[in-house]
Amino acid sequence: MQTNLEVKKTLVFRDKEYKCGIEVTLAVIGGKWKAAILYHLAQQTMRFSELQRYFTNTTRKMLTQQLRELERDGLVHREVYPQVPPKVEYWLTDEGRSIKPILDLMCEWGVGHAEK
Amino acid sequence: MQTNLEVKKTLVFRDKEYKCGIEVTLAVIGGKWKAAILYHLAQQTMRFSELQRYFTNTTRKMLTQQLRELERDGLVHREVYPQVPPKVEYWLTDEGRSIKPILDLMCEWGVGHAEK
DNA sequence: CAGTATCCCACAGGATACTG
DNA sequence: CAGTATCCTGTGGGATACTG
Repeated sequence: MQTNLEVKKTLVFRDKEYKCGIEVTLAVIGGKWKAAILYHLAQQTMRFSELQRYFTNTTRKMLTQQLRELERDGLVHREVYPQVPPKVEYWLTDEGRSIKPILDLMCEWGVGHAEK
Repeated sequence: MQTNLEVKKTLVFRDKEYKCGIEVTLAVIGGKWKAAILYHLAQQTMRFSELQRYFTNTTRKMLTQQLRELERDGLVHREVYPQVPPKVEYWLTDEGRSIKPILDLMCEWGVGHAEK
């Protein structure tokens, strides 16, 4: 007996091996705030301070870190406007927008599950 | 200016507050192996040793732990057959099956993302 | 405003051994 | 077969302070 997955080849993503796409997806959006960040940016472009205003329980460091990782993974674009005071905006790339259906489903399911 | 999320009420799930459904969903399936376990059980009922055979990089302890948490969260049913040697089967509850569309999307997206 | 730089710790997850 | 029981470690994430 074997499952569908057992016949699939392993995936490689950033030098690590994954046995199925789900693991890759979790590696990308599994961070504590990442999915929520993406969900927000899916609604609109935001600058750093706006994200900070929403994620009041998060430190600047964590926000920065998670945003950089999302940028590295190609989901988020970071635009720095060379001015004083600094202005940095974040928005989703095409790749980032491609994950929106998942986020929408996750949001919906989570709301339903919490109600029980 | 505010996003859709900022006008929503917070969700409560297992005595913790969450600002959106996504966070709840991640709290449930965000464990290192949980999503993959659910994905497998969505294909078929499996006994512990079968899961172990697939998750070769996971310890018994971790498998047990994650399965118990999924059981506690109402996604997985654990059936113990009182016999020697013991036999324990796991399968998804209705609630567990309700998350399958998300898993399918995550799997698909992950495969696509890894290819780049 | 939008970040680094340090220092720190809890806890998720792992290794190994034992058991009904 | 399907687990516990112990002990241990890495690192994800936090607190605080400094900066271009």
